[in-house]
Amino acid sequence: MPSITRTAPDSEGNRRVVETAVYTAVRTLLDSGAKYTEISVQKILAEADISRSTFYAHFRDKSELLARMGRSLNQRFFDEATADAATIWDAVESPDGLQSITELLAKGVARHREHFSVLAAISETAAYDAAVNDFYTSGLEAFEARVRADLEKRLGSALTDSKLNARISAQVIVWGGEQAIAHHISTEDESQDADFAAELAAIWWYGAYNRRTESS
Amino acid sequence: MPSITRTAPDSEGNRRVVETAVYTAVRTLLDSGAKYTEISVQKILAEADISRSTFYAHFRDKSELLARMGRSLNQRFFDEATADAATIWDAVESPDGLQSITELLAKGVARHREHFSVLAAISETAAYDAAVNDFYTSGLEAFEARVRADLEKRLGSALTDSKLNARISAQVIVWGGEQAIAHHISTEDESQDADFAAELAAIWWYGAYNRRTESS
DNA sequence: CACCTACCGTACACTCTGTTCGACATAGTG
DNA sequence: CACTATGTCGAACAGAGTGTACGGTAGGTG
Repeated sequence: MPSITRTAPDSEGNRRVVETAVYTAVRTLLDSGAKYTEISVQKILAEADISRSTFYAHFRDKSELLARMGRSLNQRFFDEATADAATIWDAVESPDGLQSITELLAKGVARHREHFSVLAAISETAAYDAAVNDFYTSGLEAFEARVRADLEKRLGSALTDSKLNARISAQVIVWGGEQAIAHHISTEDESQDADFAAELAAIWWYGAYNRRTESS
Repeated sequence: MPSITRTAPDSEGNRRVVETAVYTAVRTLLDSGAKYTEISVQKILAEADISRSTFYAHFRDKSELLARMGRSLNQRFFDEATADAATIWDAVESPDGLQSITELLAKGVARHREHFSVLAAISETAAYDAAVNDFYTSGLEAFEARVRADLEKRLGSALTDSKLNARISAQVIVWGGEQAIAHHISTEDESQDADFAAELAAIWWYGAYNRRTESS
């Protein structure tokens, strides 16, 4: 038999054992203050206490590892977040959507803070790695579509400035908001979260969702 | 004489020759689509056609190179931008500051687009490199201070929602705005710049500078 | 017991980094 | 013109990290 680079583990169960060990190892390293870029595969191996060959049997490289980590995180974070969005966000057409958005952002910030080290690693790596960027981008694009749809609804009902450009506004809100949240968490204390959520919500609300121009 | 690691060039003139060669080499490589992280020192040497030892006589490493490149760019970009800000921004207390901000952003976006590859490299590298991050951060913090001061002025004159938190708003505006601009440029055509500037300006204006709450 | 699955450990080829140092080219000075 | 200082070149090297290859081994299963 020709030497086929060694097969990857196939049995559902055993797969999880190694991979979660790697995930927690990376989390530990990230939480200890290292940037993902600086963390070598060697350090991950040492921390997870597995061998080099085992690692490469499971992950193609460090990028795929991070992307997979992100995906596994999203299944109980992003999905959870979109669940919130579905319930709360719908109140967006109600008169005080501002409070809805504030609550939504407060939850979002809390979750973001909880997993901050991993999310920061993803955003950091997405800047130069195509695989991670694809993953990162697709997540935000989903939000963008949602925001845009809501803005268009409000435009249709004349609930905001008729000159508002829903597509561009949605981009500003989502991509700028993401960065604003990340920066807030990395520089401010948790005690500021409520104020931050309220302030960001107000900017979104009065700046786009419910924009009242001088003339109106 | 003991071998002191080889002195760095001292004469003003000759210094510039090598360094600008390196700068243009990096710019060429960035413009050709490569991410700064992926660009090895070797490639820079080849592109600039200088030797390894010469490079390290001028720059400590790739990070310092990028930070220096950024600084040299700022002397005729950031400074220029803050000059605009000084003249136009002051109109912020006038009734239609919205138009002032729109113009300011339009110029900012244009400049950002012109030097996009380098600015993207800086933001990309700042995410994991301390030296570049210091540089990147200090630039944005200057803007943040400016925005915050303006917001506080408007608060004092009761020109916006009395409940607005100037500190947090300034952070959202500057850090979120930076990301929004970067994302816009990397995904949208130049023809969209005017609409984008208007939309971002509107969000800033109605969301913070001139926020009108329901009750007022 | 024989077999298979999945991990271990070592070894290896390769790439990149940052340093060192002798050689050389050039320009200014006495 | 000879001397000297300056700055670049080129080659060599140690060290770190990456991804691959493959033989060996423990444990569960039929």
